[in-house]
Formats: sequence, C-alpha cells, structure tokens
Amino acid sequence: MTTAVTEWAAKLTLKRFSLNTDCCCFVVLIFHLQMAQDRTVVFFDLEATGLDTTVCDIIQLAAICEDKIFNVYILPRQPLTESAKRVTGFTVSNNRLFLRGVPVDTIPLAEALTNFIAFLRSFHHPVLLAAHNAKRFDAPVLTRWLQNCSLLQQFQQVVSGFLDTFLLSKNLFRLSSYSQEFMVRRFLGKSYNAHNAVEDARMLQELYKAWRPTTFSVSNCTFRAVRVY
DNA sequence: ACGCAGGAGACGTATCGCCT
DNA sequence: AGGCGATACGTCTCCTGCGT
Repeated sequence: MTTAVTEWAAKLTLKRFSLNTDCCCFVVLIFHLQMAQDRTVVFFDLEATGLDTTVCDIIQLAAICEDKIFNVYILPRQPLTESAKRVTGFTVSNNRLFLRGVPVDTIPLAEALTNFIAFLRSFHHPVLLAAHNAKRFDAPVLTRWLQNCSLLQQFQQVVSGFLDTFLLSKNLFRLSSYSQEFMVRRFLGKSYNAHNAVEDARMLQELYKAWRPTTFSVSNCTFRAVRVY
C-alpha cells in the first residue's frame, strides 16, 4: 500500500492538478485499489468469427486459474472471416466446427456462458477476469453475449471487473512489441500454440506471475464490466 | 512599457499496434 | 480488415524573465 501511494504521488508531481481534480483522483485511486485487492485473478481468452466486436460470434471460450481449466467450443451462427480462419485454424463444415481439420464437440452459447459463470463461481469472490487486450476485444464481446443471453447480472455477481494485460504490459515495460506471443518469448523464453484460447490463457497466467505487478499497476488497468446497450 | 526568446501546456492530426 | 486507445509530432498560445 505504501509503495502504491508513493507511485501515485510521483505521478501527481508530473502534472499540475487543481484541488478538485486531486480529490477526484484520490477517490478514483481508493476505488481502484479496493477493486484490485483480495481478488482471484482468472485468465481467459476467447476466439471469435472476426474482429468486429459488435457482431462477431464466440467460437471458443477458455479460462484458467492456477491448475483449474475451463474450455468450451461453440458452433457460430455466422461464417468466419478469412483472416479469422487463418489465425485461429477454425472452420465450419456441415454444421460442425473443426479445429485444423479435426472436429470438436460444441455446446450452445447460453450453456457455455452458464458453465463459465459456474466455473468462476467456484473461486473465492470477487473474481478479476484478465485477458490480453480485454478492453478492446474480449470484454466487449463477452459482455455483449452475456447480455444477449440474459446472464449479465449473474456474471456481475461473481466478476467485479476486467484486467487488460495489454495495457498492464505497456505500463510496466518499454518493449518493441506488446503482442502476447512476443512477450511470452521475451519473458518466458518459449514459443507456444498462440491463438488457441486455452494456451493463450495459460501463457497469460505465466506472464502475470513473471511480471509480479503491484496492486497499483493492476488497478490502473482494471475496469468494470459495463452493461452494453 | 515594450520587444524578444524560451519553456510549458493545450490542441489537432497522423500513425501505430493489438485483438480475431 | 474494423475499432480505438496510446503515442508521436507539429503548431499555437500563454506566461515568465530579461534587457532596453
């Protein structure tokens, strides 16, 4: 806590703030620190039919916390974009989902999300969901589908917020690239099966452990699960 | 008071990079 | 490719200090 306040004070000296702004900063700081402390961090990743977060379908949803793993596949209603096929290795044929040509078992999306919430509920509350680029991609997509399936309220009872490890890494280090694949090579010295949701989540957990971020750093890159309209 | 130079801050715009 | 925050860069304005 002392370190965190020192970091904050150092940041404040960089700019001139009005009294009101200082007060607001302090309130926000306390709020975020409370959010970031005493929480279970669950690392997750999802693969989707494309990059457009407003329309894409979820194909794979995976999460990991220590050695507990969650992983499900969902048959999308819409075709994958060519780039999504190339990146993820998923294809759809005859109403079946294939991963690099091998068929995988799928379940309905609502069931997948319900099971996901049950998985999250098995941990000490509240849960912080961490993903790489969560703010721009994973969180909006997941939140949109939770709301579509009328599961957002249940989800919010378990999950207090999202942590974006992309923003976290940018706050912590000066690197030439902040892609997850690059950082796994840089910090863990290994290559892995990138763009497989389970492996992405697993590597993210290892990276997080290697980084050992302070509560303050984590709180800076944490945001609430927001209702999408 | 006036003109000038230099620094800091506020903007606007362009580019980069991340996710699938 | 689509979206968007972060970053870099250029320009403008304002303030301050200094010499005349």
